[in-house]
This record gives sequence, C-alpha cells and structure tokens, in this order.
Amino acid sequence: MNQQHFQEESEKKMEQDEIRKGPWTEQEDLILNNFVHLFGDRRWDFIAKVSGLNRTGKSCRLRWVNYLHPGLKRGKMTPQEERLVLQLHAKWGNRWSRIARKLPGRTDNQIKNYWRTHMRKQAQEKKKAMSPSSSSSSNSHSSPSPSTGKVSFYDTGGQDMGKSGGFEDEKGYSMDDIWKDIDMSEENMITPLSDNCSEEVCDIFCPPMASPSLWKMGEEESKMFLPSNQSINLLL
DNA sequence: AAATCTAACAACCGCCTTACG
DNA sequence: ACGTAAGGCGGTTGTTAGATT
Repeated sequence: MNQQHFQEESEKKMEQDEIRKGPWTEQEDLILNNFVHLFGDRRWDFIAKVSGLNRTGKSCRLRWVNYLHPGLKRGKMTPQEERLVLQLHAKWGNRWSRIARKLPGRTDNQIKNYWRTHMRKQAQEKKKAMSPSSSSSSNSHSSPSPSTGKVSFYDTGGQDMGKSGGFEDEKGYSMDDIWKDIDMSEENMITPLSDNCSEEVCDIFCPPMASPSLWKMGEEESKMFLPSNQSINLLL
C-alpha cells in the first residue's frame, strides 16, 4: 500500500461523491483516526483524499484537533482553567490558539466557546446591575456588529490584538471597560498577572503534562491511544 | 407534559500566513 | 521573487441536551 495507490483510489471515489459536511459519524471518526496515525497530522488534504471520507482537509483537521486528538480533555473547565483563561485573555485578547497552548488538553474552540457563553452571562448580569432603565448606556458593553447590529461578545480587550480586531468601539462600552470592572470585582479572588507576565510565568499554571509550547503528545505517548490493529486492518 | 430558554459543543466559512515549487 | 496550495486561526452559526416556566 503506498500513498500513490491511495490517492488514485480515492480520486476515483471523489469523482463520484460530493464533499460531505455536517456532523461526523463514528465510522468517519474511526477512519480519520486511523489515517492520521498512518500519515501523521499534517497532510490534511492528502488524508482527506486517501481516506475516502469525502471531507475537506480542513474539515478533517478540525475534527482531529477539536475532537479526536488523544490528549483532549473534555467536560467542564476547572476553576483554575477558568481563571487562567480570564487572565490570558486579558493579556492577549482573542488569541484563542495562543491561550489554548497554555491550557493542556483544551482547544482554541473550547476556550472560545467557553468565553462566549461566560462573557454573555457576565454582560447580561452587568446590564441588569447597571440599571434597568439606563438609556445612556444603551450601546453598553460591547461593539455592535456593523453588519447585523448584534452585539458581539468577541470583540474584546487584551493588549496584544492581532488581525482579528482589537478595535474598540469609539463610543461604546468596550470590553476593556468590562475587564476593568471584572478585574476590580474579582481582585480579591484572582491574583492578577502582571502586564509583563511572561509565557514562562504563565506556565506555572500548566500541569506537568504540558509541553512548554504545545500540549500535543509525543509519538511514544500517543501510541497509547492508537486504535487497535484490528480496526486498522478493517480499513486496509 | 409541553414550550421556551440557555449553555455547551461541534462544525463551517473566510481570511491570513507559510511552505514549497 | 513570485504564485499557489495547504494549514492555521478567529468569527460565526447550527444543533442538542438540560433547566426553567
């Protein structure tokens, strides 16, 4: 079995079938898992083709990174993780992947989702607290999206904003303001990281299993999670 | 018990970056 | 140096399960 063979086979298939979208089935997961272990987690387009999954490389990568990766933690964030997210977000803004590297086993997607729901909650509570009849703060706690007029809870603070924004609504109640408030209200609970908190300092929060840069597992370690030979054989 | 709301999670899209020929 | 393809990232939307009314 060589790569060329796989490719030829799959190209034949691809001509027949359309690219699949939507939720992954167990079967697909199994197949993807096996092909990733065969070819590594880099060549996603290739894996997408040879696996016959009729998914895009991007889709395969996302599924692997966010769901199938053996090192993933699932379930609720621990208080420590929550605190770390808050602190790192205050420092870096919406740099989810960067933040995720400091939370072993958590993906950028998980953190993003966590942030979204929890900030929404925060904002709602804040709104209530601010006054039920306040009109002066009507465009309150975040920037309305220009296109939809909806409030985006993503448009947040952080001092190191990248391409994705970092802009503040000139007149609105920016996320920086929210963060100031949150910081103030939680000051007693959280020991804030200093502004020049280095990555090394942040690593303090990371359990030993985390590598300094990534939580990604080493080859040996990941073997522990390899699917059984049986399932690989099923595919080949 | 049914309807509605909310939180959490999964997945896609579009843009940007990077590697490679 | 340039163009292109693939990978990576952030934003957004859809789905579902559990809680509440």
